[in-house]
This record gives sequence, C-alpha cells and structure tokens, in this order.
Amino acid sequence: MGKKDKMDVTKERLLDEAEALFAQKGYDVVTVREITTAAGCNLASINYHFGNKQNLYMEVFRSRWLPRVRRIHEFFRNSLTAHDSTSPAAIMKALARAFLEGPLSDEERQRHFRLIVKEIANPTTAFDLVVTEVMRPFFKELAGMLRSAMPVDEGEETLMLNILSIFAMVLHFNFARAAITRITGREYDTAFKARLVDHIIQFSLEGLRASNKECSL
Amino acid sequence: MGKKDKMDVTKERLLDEAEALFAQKGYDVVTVREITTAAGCNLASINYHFGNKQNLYMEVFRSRWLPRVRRIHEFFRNSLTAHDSTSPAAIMKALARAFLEGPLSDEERQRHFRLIVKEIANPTTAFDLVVTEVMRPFFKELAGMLRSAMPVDEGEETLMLNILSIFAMVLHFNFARAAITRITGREYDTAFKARLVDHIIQFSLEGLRASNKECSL
DNA sequence: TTGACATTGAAACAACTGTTTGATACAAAT
DNA sequence: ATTTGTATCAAACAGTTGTTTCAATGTCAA
Repeated sequence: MGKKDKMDVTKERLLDEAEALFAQKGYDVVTVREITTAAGCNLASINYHFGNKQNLYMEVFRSRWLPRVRRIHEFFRNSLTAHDSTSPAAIMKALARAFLEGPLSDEERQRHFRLIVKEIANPTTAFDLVVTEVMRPFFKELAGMLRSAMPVDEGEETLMLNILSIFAMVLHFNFARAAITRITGREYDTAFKARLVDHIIQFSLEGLRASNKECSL
Repeated sequence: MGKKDKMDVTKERLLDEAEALFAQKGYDVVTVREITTAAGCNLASINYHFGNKQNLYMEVFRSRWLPRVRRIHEFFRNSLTAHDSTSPAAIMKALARAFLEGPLSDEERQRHFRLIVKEIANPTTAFDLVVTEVMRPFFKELAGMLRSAMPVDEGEETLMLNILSIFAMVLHFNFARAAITRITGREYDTAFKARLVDHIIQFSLEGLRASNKECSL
C-alpha cells in the first residue's frame, strides 16, 4: 500500500470521525485532539489535510452531508415514479418515508439530522452551502409537485409553510430522541420508531389538509 | 443603596445576561468573561455568587426558565376556563396561543425556546429539572384534558405523540427562525409571525384529528 | 542509489479557558 | 471608632485550545 493511498485513508477517517463527533457534541465542544485520536492519527493531520478545523467542518458537509441528502432525494423521486400516483397524500407519504425509512441507516439518519439541526439553530457558512445546494432547489421541486397535486391552488407561502412543517416533524422526532425517552419513559426501540413514523405521516397528512380547507373557505 | 441591594442587582444582571448569551450561543461557547463583561461586573463575580459556571447555568433554569414556563401554563389554563369550552380544538388553540402569543414578549419567547432546544439536543441535569418540575406534570394534565375531550378514547401513547407533535411545531418555528428566513427569503416580521401562528394552529388541529380517525378504524 | 516529494510524528507555541487568590472598599453592628 | 462581614476588584493560576514547526519516515521517479 503506497503512501498516496494512506493519505486518502487518513483523510476519509478524519471526515468520518469528525462528522460523528460534530453531530454528537457540536463544533465547539469537539476538539481536534478528540478527532485525531478517534481517527487514530496525529494531532497535526487535520491542519495538514484540511488547513484548519473550520475547513474540516465544511468538508464534512461537502463530502458527507450533501451526497447523503441527495441519496434521500433520489429515493423519494424513485418511490414516487414507481407508484406513479401524484396525490398530495402519496407525495407526503413518500417524502416522510424517504427521510424516516429511506436509504439511511438509523445511525446515519441521526447523525444527518443532528448536524443540520445544529446548523439551523446557529447557521454558519455550511448552512449557506446546504440551502443553495439542496434545500432551495428541492423545496421548489416539492412545491411544484404539490401545487399540481392540490385540488385548490395554494399560495407559494402556504405551500412553503406546509413543507416546512413536515420537515419540522421529521427533524424534531429525530433529534429529540433523548428528550422523548426521558419524558415518555418509553424506550426508543424499533417498535416505537415504527409507531413514530406512522404518527408523523398521519399527522402531517392531516395537517396538509388544513390549508386546503382554509383556502376553500 | 446598601451593599446588600447591590449584590442582588449584580446577581440578577448576571442571570439575565447569562440566560441571553446561553440561549444565543450555547453553554460551551459562552465564556464567563463574556457574561461578566455584559453584566458590567468583575470576572470573579460568577464564582463568588454561584460557585462556578455550571451552577449559574442551572440557576438560570431555576430562577428564569421555570417561572416563565409556569406563567405560560397559567395563561393557558386561564384562557380555557374563560371560554369554558373543552373541545380538543379549543384546547389545542389555547395551548398554541399560550406558547406563541401568550404572556411572553417576542424576545423572551425566543430565549425560552432556544434554551430548551439546546437541552433537548444535548440534555444536561437542567433537563432533568425541567422534565420533573414542569414537563411531566403538564403533559399529564394535558393528556387528561384531551382524553375527556376526545370523542374516541385514545391510548396514552397516542395522546403523548399528539402533544409532542404540537410542541415540535411550536419549538421548530421558534428556534429555526434564521433558517426559515434564509430558505424562504422572507422577513420574520409581525405579519409573517401572525401567519405562522395561524398555520401552526391549523396544522396541529388537523393533525390531531388524524389519530382520532386512525383509532376509529 | 540518489533526489524530490508527500505524509506522519513529537514537541512547542501563543491565546484562551474556568477558577482562585489576596487586597480593597464599604455598610452595618458592637 | 473599631470590628465584622460582604462584595468588588485586578492579578495570577493551571489546564486546554487550535495551530505551527521541524525532523523523521516512506514512496516514487530519475
């Protein structure tokens, strides 16, 4: 194995461990020593491969977060064309399923949402990247789908609020796990997870109908 | 003005500034120098009055957060007994209004939710305090209200999920402000805020109906 | 084999962290 | 007036932070 390969391996491991730690604790709490120790490499390797800690954080979003959310989006599109039904309910169900039961493993999903929730709470340049690269385009795509699927033509803003609400639910039940278990006292096992997915879909589906009724008044 | 008064003043100002900064940036990012400078007092005053930084953080929750959420709960109860209507819709509307338009100023509300969202993401002992002191009792109270108001008797878990969902919406649209403005491009002015409140209430109201239908099948 | 290059390693760096110290100022009690 | 106790202050503390330095190591081309 040449050194060229070794470099890639170190870089990849740094990105992996960095993402896991950033998602778990947040950017400021995680130290470069923590990351390099977890990756099993030298303290200076972050600065060597990425320049500084900030660049490593950005690179996590570029090379890990963005490709992953694109996989989710693809999963969503595929599951829609497969059933080729374009009712709002079908769209919403496919959307929720893509994010909650899609191509991601449970661990990946938690990392994914924890990272973006921290960015939502305190946006950095990484959030600008995410917004321009995937969020705004995907929201536009969704709005177009829903507009043509809705019996009543809603305003751009109403559509946006509905989409935001669904993501609010998905995000919340993913990042509030620790809190939910403490409040409810119930374990976050697979049975409970399935129950949650069902609930989120039903809740959002009905919520979506609200704006339709409101507009038809 | 005696020194006894001065102490109280310093202590109160430390709590105020600490809460604002903790809510804005998070516990680890905020430094004791930042807090004491903002409060206009000496660096050592935090350790003098509270022992250490952690205790100050806990005291913020004890003397600021808990009383505030209790005011919201009172507001909710009062607005319910005033209209003495106990339909699920009335309960939900009163609940959403209490948290979104209740006794809190807009600035207070944002501080309030940002603090608890950070605790939900990464719970500390402060979260245990909040759960045992207000969350579990209030959730039980709410569940009791909704159970007797619902036409179909739901399971304890379904009720809990519905309540959690409403708080998910309320929390999200309060702490995701920066993100929402960046995504939608729309200003977070009073008009938009009013629109949001309406939306959350409608969305949650319909979402609540979902479980009722589900159970009746 | 030699030389150039890329990667790793241990050690040190200055800056910043929460906390402690001891002196000082001041009000109330003796 | 003296003592006592409380609050504030500047200064220093030890530990940790991200980053830099420079020698050591290995790889590939000449």
